[in-house]
Order: sequence, then C-alpha cells, then structure tokens
Amino acid sequence: MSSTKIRPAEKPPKKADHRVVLSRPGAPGGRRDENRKARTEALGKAALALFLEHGIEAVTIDEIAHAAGVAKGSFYRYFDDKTALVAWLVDPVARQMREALARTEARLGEAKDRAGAFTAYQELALALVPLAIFHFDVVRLYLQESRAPSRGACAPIAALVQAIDDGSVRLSEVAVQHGIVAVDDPRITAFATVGAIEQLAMSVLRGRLDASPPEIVGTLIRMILDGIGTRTSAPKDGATA
Amino acid sequence: MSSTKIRPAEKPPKKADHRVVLSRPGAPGGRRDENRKARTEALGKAALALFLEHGIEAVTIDEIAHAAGVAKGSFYRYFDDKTALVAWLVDPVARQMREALARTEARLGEAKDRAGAFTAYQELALALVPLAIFHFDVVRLYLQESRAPSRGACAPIAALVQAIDDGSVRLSEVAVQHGIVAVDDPRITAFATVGAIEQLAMSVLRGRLDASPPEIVGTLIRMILDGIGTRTSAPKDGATA
Amino acid sequence: MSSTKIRPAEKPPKKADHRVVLSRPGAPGGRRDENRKARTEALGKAALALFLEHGIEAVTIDEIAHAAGVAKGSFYRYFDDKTALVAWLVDPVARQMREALARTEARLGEAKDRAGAFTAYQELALALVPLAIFHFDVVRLYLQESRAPSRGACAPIAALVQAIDDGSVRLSEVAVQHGIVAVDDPRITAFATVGAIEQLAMSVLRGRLDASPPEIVGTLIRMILDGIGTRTSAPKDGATA
Amino acid sequence: MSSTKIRPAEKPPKKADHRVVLSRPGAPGGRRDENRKARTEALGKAALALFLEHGIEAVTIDEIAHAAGVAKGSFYRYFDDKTALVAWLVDPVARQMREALARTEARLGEAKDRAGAFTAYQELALALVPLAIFHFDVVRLYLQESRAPSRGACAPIAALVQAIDDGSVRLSEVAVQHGIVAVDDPRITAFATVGAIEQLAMSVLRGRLDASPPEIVGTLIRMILDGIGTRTSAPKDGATA
DNA sequence: AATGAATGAGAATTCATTCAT
DNA sequence: AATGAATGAATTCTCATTCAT
Repeated sequence: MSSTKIRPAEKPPKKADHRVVLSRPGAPGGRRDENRKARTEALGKAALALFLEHGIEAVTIDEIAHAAGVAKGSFYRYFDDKTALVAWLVDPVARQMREALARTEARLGEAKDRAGAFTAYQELALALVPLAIFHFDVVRLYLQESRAPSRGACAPIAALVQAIDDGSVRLSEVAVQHGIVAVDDPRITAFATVGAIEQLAMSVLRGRLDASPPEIVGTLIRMILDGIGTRTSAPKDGATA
Repeated sequence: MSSTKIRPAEKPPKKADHRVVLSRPGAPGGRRDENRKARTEALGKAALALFLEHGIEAVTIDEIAHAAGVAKGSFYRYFDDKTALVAWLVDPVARQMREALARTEARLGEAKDRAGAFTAYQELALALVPLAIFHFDVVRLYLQESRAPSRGACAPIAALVQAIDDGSVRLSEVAVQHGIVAVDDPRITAFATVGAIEQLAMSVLRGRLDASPPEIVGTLIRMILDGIGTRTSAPKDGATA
Repeated sequence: MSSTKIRPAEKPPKKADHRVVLSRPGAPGGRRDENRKARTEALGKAALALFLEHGIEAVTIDEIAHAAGVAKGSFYRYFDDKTALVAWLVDPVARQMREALARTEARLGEAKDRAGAFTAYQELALALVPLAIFHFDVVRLYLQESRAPSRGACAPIAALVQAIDDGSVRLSEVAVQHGIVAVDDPRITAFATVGAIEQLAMSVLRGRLDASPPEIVGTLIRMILDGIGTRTSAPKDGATA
Repeated sequence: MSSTKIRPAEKPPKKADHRVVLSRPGAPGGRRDENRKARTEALGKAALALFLEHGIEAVTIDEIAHAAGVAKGSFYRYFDDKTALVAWLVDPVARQMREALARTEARLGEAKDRAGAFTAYQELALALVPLAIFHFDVVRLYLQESRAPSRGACAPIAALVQAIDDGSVRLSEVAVQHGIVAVDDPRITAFATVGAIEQLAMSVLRGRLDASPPEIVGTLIRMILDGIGTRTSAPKDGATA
C-alpha cells in the first residue's frame, strides 16, 4: 500500500536490557554514594506517584525529573530509561513475592494434613502483609498495570504477573496433590482467589469500598475457604483463619 | 525550577464528546451506505486486534488505518479520534451490560426467597453468556484495560468499569436487603465475585487456564455461593446452579 | 446536509495565553543565558523575514526553524507557538506605541491653544520616529497584517490595531474638546490620518514611492493640518511643522 | 542541515492559471446554463461571506461548499481552485476600477484648468459609488486582504491593489503635469488619499465609526482638497464637491 | 556530576484534490 | 452532473535521548 513505517517491533534492547545505572566512582557508602541513593529514591518516589495518577505509559521522563526536582538529563544518570525505573520500583516486591511463593510451596509440599496446609497458607498471608504495607504504592501500581500487554515500560510488571500466576497455580496443584482441597482443576480456585483479592484491593484504593481491612479479609477468607473446602470431607476443624 | 510545560490536563473535549460521525447522504442501504458500514467495521476490527495485542494507548491511528487497508486520513472520516473508536467498540457491550444489570436488580427486588434470588443471578449469567460469545474480543479488551487510569482513549472503558462496579454493588445491596445473603458488607462479596470472574476470564484468554467453561463456571459458582451463603441459615436446597 | 466538522471555532487558548517561555536556570548572563538570547533572536529574526515575505499564516514552524538554523523541536523551547512568537516580535512596538499615545493624550489635555496642540502632536511624531527606525520590519509586518481578521497567530497584531485605533480616536476627541481642531466628527480625521500615514509607509516599503522621508512627512503634515484646520478661525500662525 | 522540504515555491500553475471552469455542454441560456450560473453564484456568495469573516486563506473548500449547500467535489466543477473563485469575485470590480481609472486619466489629460480637473475627479468618484454599492462585500474583501503578500488565493486581490496603485499614481502625475495641483511628488498625495479613504472605509465596516457616509465624504474631501490645493495659487472657486 | 538545550523521529490531524458511484 | 469517499502530503506539537557547558 504505502511505505509508512508500521510497528518498529519494539526498540531493540541496546545492551543489557534496562538496567539501573551502576558502578559509579566514590567509595560505596561514602558521600557520593549517599547522594546517589537519595537521588534515585527521589526519582523513584516521584515516578511512582505520577504512574499511579496517570498510568506508566502516559508519564514522561520530563515529568518525573521535574517532580523529583532534578534535571531531565540527570534522570539518565540513574536509570537507563523508564523501564529500568519501573523494574527498580517493582524489584523488591517481585523478589519477596517470589520468595514467599517458593517458601509456601515448599511448606505445602511438606504438609501432612489439611491443618498443615492452612498453616502454610497462613504463613504466605503473613508474608504478604508487610509487603502490602511497606510497598503499598508499588502494589497499587501492580494492580493498575497488571493486565496491560507487556509493552515497553510495563514489562517488569508483566513479569511479576507471570510469576504470581505461576506461583499460585503451583500452589494449587500441590494442595490438590496432597488432598488438601478437592476441586477438579485447582487453577480455577487459584485464579479466582487472586482475582477476588486484587479486585477488593483495587476497590479500596479507588475509594469504592470503605470497609475495614479486617472485615474485608475476614469476609473474603470465609468466602473462599468455605467455597474451596465445600466438596471436601475434611473436618472443619478450627482452621478458619 | 523552570516553566517547562507539565501535564496539559488532558485535551479539552472539543464539543459533543467523541461521537462516531454518523448519517451521510446516499440512500441508506445503497452502495455508499454499505461501503461505509464495511469500512467502519474494518477499522473497528483492525483496531480491536491491535488494541488487544499492544494495548489501546500504544496503537497509533496510522497502524489502525494501515491494518484496515485505508489511508490514514480516511480514519477521520469514520471516527473523530481513537477515543470515539473505542467508544464505538465498547458501546454495544456497555449497553447490554447495563441493561442486564438493571434487569437483574429488578428481578432481585421481586425475589421472595433464596431460590428466587438464585434464579435472578442465573438469568444475569445467562444474559452475559451471549455477550461474552458475540463480543469476545471486546470483553478481552475490557479486561485488559479496565484497571488503567481513565486516560484519553481508554475513557469509554473506564466508564464501563464504573457502570459494572455500580451495578454489582447495587445488586449486592438488594440481595442483602432481602435477606438472601448474609454478609456484613455486601460490596465485599460483590467486588470479590467480579474480581474472581474477571481473573478467570483473563487466565483463559491468556492461555493459562484450559479448563472447560462449564467446569470453570461450576466451580466458581459453588465457590461463591457457598461462600456467600455460609452465614445464612437458609436451607441448602438444590440451589447449586 | 452532513455532520462534517465545520469551523472548530479557533483553538481554545490552553492556559496563560501564549507566553514566551521565560526564566531558565543557568547563571543569568552566563553562557547558557547568552545562547538562549541569541537563539531567541535568531528565531525571531528569521521568522520576521519570512512573515514579511509570505505572510504570517503562510509560514510554517518548520520554515522558521530551518531559517534560524535550529531543529524544529527547538522552536518550541523558545516559543509556545507561532502566536507567541508574533507577540514577542510585536510587543516592544506595542508597548511604546501605547505609551506614546497615552503621553500625547495627556499633553493634549494640558494644551492651552492651537500651538500647544501642535507641540503635542509633534512630540508624538518624534516618539514614533525611533520606533519606525529601530523596529522597521515589525512596523512593516504590522502594516501588512493589520487588516486581516484576527485569526490565530495574527491576534497580537489585531490587538495592536485596536490599541492604535482607540488611541487615535481619543486623541481626536481631546483635540476637539479643546477647540484645537474643528470638525464634526473627530474620528473621521483621525482615521483618515492614520490611513494616509499607513498607506504612505506601505508604498515606500513596497518600493512604489521613492520620495525622501522628510518630503513625505512635510507634504503629509501640510495636507492634513491644513485640511483639519480648515474650518477653524484660528490664526494660521507659523505653526506648520 | 536536514533534508526537510522547505518552501515548495508556490504550486506550479498547472495549466492556464486558475480559471473558472468554462465550456460545459448545454445551450448557453438553457436550463443547464442557468443552473450552472445559480450554483456558481451560490458558491461565490457563500465564499465571500466566509472570506470576510475568517480571511481568505483560513477558509477551506469544504466550508465553502458546505455553506453553499453543494458537495465538496462539485466545487471543482465550477472553479479550478480557491484562487479562481477569488478571481471570479474580484473580477467585475477590478474591470470597472481599471476602466474608471483609465477614463479619469483621459479626462484629466484633456482638462484645461483646475475646474476641469475637479470635474474629472468627480466623475471618478461617481463611477466608484455604484461599485461600492453593488459590490460592497468585494470592496470589504479587498480592503481586508489588500496588504497581505500576494500568496496563493489572494493573488487576484494583489493584482487589483497593483492596478489601483498604478492608476492613482498616473492620475497624480497627470494632475501635476497640468498644474492642477501643486505638490512636489504627486504620488505622495495620491497614496495618502487612497490610504485615508481605505482606512475610513475599514473603520465603518468594523463598526468603529458610525458617522453618516455624506459626513465622512464631506470631511474627507475638504481635508484632502484643501490639503492638496494649499500651495496652489488657484482660486478657491466653488470647487468643493 | 548536574543541567537543560538540541535534536529529530514520530503522532495526530487537516485539507486540497481526485475518483468511484 | 452531483456527490461525498479516499488519499496522502503537509503541518503542528511531543518526547526520548544525547551532549555541550
């Protein structure tokens, strides 16, 4: 038809895909290093706020730098690009999430009975609480961007989505293998649960739900466990978290 | 710092917010009219595919026109802008969704007992099935974009999100008023349910869940109803859908 | 007929109507600041030349940037848009013109007799001479664009037209109130005078009139003053400038 | 610098520069021909109104066609382009103006004395009155666009400007040669007069001057003739028009 | 190191002109 | 002949990224 350029197939990753800029002079821990850390934090914080308000793709480097009180050019001294910044924001959460999932999977594998499984799940929940508290805004960001196609700067979020999906599926499978829950396809309950949790979180964040967290969690757990446990013959021992 | 332009606060909607350009002369039903419809469809279809692959914001008018096999300028003969196109895509789904929610709300209001309520919910589910089937990709798009902040071309999606949220909350409230379900805050279950449904849908669409739809629906309904009904004294009559 | 978009009613002025981007860091007076000034001048100069040759509306940003030897994008670092550039060009002239008119009005108000009035007018003429000399091209631009409807980038010119019109009318009124000139409607002579001056200026600029400025001015003043004074009984004292 | 296209040097005139489309089938004077004339008029009228409101360059073919109630494509059946339309609008005025100027020049050449010259000028004025009356809007358009550089669609106006300039200069020269007026450079008074007239006309049209036409004309003539005649020894016979 | 200026590749949108119906 | 749809070049404006100061 014409010769208009169509879909440049996503910028070819120049070197080592979107890294935070590392290895600067100055003794680690010294004045230089501290300043560096402070700036990085400032940029990250400013970016996070803007991302939450406008969406990752819609925010420009200019805006981030401006909001952080640094020059645009300086941005690039700290991050390769927006993707690197997002990765830097998401990274701690992603790591802890992966670890928590892995640990739970292991515990679950060792669980002997239903009660043991509940304990494992409880541990997972307990591990996620500080995550949600200390990385509140990152979690919000995750919720907001998690469903978009993995484009550009959102890629690190998509990776986390993948990780959580995989983890929860594996968890369900282990749970079923151990006869802890009785459903035909454990992934169904896994996804349903994740979806319910995320949606409730979004609703709270959007100000559409003002119930107290304990109430929400209580209702949700009752809902899910009763639901999941339905077809099990297992004793409804005191396991309701 | 400087006076660099920051955040132009979203383009002011020119006149009658993004309407599809309608009503051209040439006998309605004639060759011209047919062509028009065909082109509109072509553009919509091409756009939908691109939106699903890359996300609404990431797709350019150029790409849409190219994919639809028309010149860039022609796009604007059919749609005011990308927002109008999204609205055109989403519109039928939004309308039916609103209607279905309203109808269910009415049914629920008339329901005498738990069984009656189940019937109402079932009807809702039945109404949504054709929606999901005939507007499969639009539903996918909705799921994909629904959590993003309401920016630019995504606005029509955000409006639909709002409508669904409102509707499901109202539904829950009616249900509780009628003693059909017994939870402290009906919105919790409402959101949880919507979240579960959406997540399952996403998982299927992403190819991460290959269970058969009946199985998914069955599991989900059991999960939710049992969960919701938990605290009710109501008889667990044959109501399991 | 159809719903084709017709006349979008002039782009809504975004925020603080077309201001020149001001105040950047970098020690004022330093290299940066100097460069900035130089660039601004370069753009203004290039634009002015192009405007004079082709008319304001016909000149594109691209052309201006190119002529100034800068990249297209750079233009926007210096001016919000073409309107801002025109305003920047016209501003000094407009300011001085307003001041001169205001001063003359005051002088005229204090004048006791015809001779005093002439003095006031002479002062006005003297004030305009440097304006015409130091802002030669801007005056040309003004003449060229002053009659066009106030569209887009020409708006600052239209504003100046308005100011001059108002000023000259007020001047005439004061003159009549003080019995300095005797005509029925002072605005007639005011407009006639302005028109004569402008046209002569245009003719010189277009190379259609090569008389020496003193000759032109002399002829014009004789023409006008004699004309205006005609019906007065006042002594034709040596007042002919 | 770059390869950006700069100034395409005004569209190369394809064939016989901007002509009204001629030679259509249908007997001249027949039904076809009448329709044709009606359409042409409609387009011209609509265009004129739009030109006056927004300026020639700012008006699009689309708008003209729309305002005339015809399809855009039809426009091209009647006019080659906007320039041809402007030429068609201006043409009668231009022709009559040229003729009137030529006639006055001739009369002036034959004039024996000052009174004869006045008669010639009076005839000119009388010839221009119907022009101003019957082609009111075209005169307005002329005034509005006459100072813009001869670009694109305004070219026919520029041509008229040229003609009037030439004519009035020749007139002045003849007048001086015959000792009718006594100024050093006749072109000065010529241009001054034209400028005064035009400005007054503009002011009336812009609603900034509401004196009655006779009053305006009277004041102006007194102003100019007294001014022009000043240095003449000639008797101030009853020549004041 | 920090700054912000410069660059130019897009992206959205408009519009004169051609052409199928 | 009339219509209005199609086209694509032209235009404005944005923004990631580089680079001189």
